[in-house]
Amino acid sequence: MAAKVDIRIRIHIPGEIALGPGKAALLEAIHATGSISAAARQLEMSYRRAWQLVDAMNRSFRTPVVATAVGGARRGGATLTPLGQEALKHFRALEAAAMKALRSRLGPLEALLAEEAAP
Amino acid sequence: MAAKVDIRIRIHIPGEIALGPGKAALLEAIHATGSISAAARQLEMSYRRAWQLVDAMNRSFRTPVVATAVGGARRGGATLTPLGQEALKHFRALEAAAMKALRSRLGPLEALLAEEAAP
DNA sequence: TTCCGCTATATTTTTTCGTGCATAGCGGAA
DNA sequence: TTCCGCTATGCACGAAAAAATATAGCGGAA
Repeated sequence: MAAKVDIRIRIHIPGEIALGPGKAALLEAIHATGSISAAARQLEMSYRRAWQLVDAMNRSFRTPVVATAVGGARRGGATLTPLGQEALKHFRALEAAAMKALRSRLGPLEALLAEEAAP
Repeated sequence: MAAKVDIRIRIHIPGEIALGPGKAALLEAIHATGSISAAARQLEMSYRRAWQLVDAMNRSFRTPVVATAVGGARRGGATLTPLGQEALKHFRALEAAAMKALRSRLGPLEALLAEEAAP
């Protein structure tokens, strides 16, 4: 069946989206690459945008989720704080739980859908 | 606790989002008001946009979800087809199932969040 | 027979969002 | 001591999305 369910979970706090699919992906990329700029390149977004997202996340949690260090090779860079790793882990768990809850209930809706969008 | 989880479920078919939160709300408004334009006013969106969403939905399902009739008072208007009512019902059920799966697992993440976005 | 509310669609304007570019400082490596 | 990659931040431009505006026909009601 061609229909595909896409769940998007977002954690809101007043005035900001604390965590969502894009920010979670960014956290993973930072964890994998060790810097905001490398993560931005990996996700094909501007450094500016990646930095803004990190900034928003750091302001949304009790303590920062990403720790940064200025300076040259090996010194500068960014890493996930323990709290950042926790937040990411819980977020992914929420996504998985939601997906699991949906898979079995999807059939009836899928049966109503067209194979593709009509012209 | 100030943190609020916002789940967004979207049903995709190739080339289009068949059904999502916005479109579900529009279907409900059409059901309640009996016309696309009244539904648009209720949701504070332009008629154009509402019509486009209806058009996209009708092209995404096997048969239309909204039936329309041109013409003046009492003659013109829009109603949900039986398939449209079915689709809406199933979609709301999916949302409820996802929310139920999440509520109990939300605590750990909420504990990490700030009360509001820092300046 | 004039009017109103509705569907239906094209065209233009505005808004929104992100990228791109520029600047500035830091600190290890060559 | 020059260079490079990184953090950090401001600002102008452009593309894409949304809204506003315009047009056209339908059909019941006043």
